[in-house]
Amino acid sequence: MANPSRNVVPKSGRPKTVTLEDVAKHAGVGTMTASRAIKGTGYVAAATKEKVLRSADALNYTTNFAARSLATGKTGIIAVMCGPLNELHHVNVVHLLETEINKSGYQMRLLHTKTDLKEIMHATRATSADGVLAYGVQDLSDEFEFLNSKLLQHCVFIDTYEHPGADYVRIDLRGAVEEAVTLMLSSGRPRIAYAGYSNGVSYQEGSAVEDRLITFVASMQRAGREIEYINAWRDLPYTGRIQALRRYFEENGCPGGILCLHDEIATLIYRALRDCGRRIPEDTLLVGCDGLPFMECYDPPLSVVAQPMAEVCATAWQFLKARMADSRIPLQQKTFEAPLIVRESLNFD
DNA sequence: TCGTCGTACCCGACATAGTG
DNA sequence: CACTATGTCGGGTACGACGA
Repeated sequence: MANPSRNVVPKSGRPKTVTLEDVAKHAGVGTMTASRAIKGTGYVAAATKEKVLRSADALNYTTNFAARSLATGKTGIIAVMCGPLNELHHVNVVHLLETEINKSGYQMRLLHTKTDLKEIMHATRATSADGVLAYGVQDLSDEFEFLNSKLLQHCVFIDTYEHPGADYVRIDLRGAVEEAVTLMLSSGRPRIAYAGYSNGVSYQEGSAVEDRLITFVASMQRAGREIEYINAWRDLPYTGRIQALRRYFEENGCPGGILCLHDEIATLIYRALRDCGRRIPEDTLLVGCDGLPFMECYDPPLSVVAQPMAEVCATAWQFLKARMADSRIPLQQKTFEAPLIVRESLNFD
């Protein structure tokens, strides 16, 4: 009994596309044979395959991915979640992830940052993603286990925070931050400050994103030094941030060392310090975090705490691929120790 | 037995026909 | 008009038939 849907007159107004069935008819084979020939899977005689491919070429046939995803339940789409793209470290991670994802023949779909797992679930379902790579969506692990069973897509977290019940790739910057602070202390810098995007009290709450700050505070306290916190004014435009930082330095003087939450903050401070006539690194040693590629272009170069982000992103993608292939495999969790990179031309002896 | 190929049916969202 | 049932879209899978 033939499927009645097979002998359907196309709806008026809808453009007639070349389907697999058209190719099969043209080649004189069944649709399944045409499918196997085009996909290159299963048993198809070489001559038959050649015939099908010639027909597909003659009819200008391309696979309908919507139909394929309907049949397989796979879309070939990977959702990437990260923070706002007006922050460069997010752009860098998105670029690295997209490179990895595309190499494997998948497409990336970018989702806006959500801090609520339920929203991730809704968003990923709406985009029909096969899997999710979530960068810097800390504070979600508590609800993750509860919601994991309802999460249709597989998810790998990329974070500075551990997600105990989930696959994750963690970046541990604490050792590098401690080393950077030690470096600044040993070089005899009178004032050493931390620059971040909050009001300076978040470290007291053990905020995950600011583990750099927690480490900074601990290192400074051990050395008996005072904590100075500089707000980089996340909500202002770039010029406004630079002006605000310049005002801060004019009113309070410039610290001899500044550890920055991100490279982006380091560039803003670099500019504000230069405007104030400070030399870097002679007068102020600047330390950024992220290891963004463009930081190498600064002259004189900044001292940078570099995250091995390319390797982190590649590992996260490998984890997700393994999870998509077999959801029953044990949890995949890896921590990367970020090294402190000191530019060769830095000389503060 | 193995290589090759075909039929029936499925997937999910939306459109459309049928019924009260 | 509101609601329900069925059709539609295209490609993949399960299963089985066929011939050498």
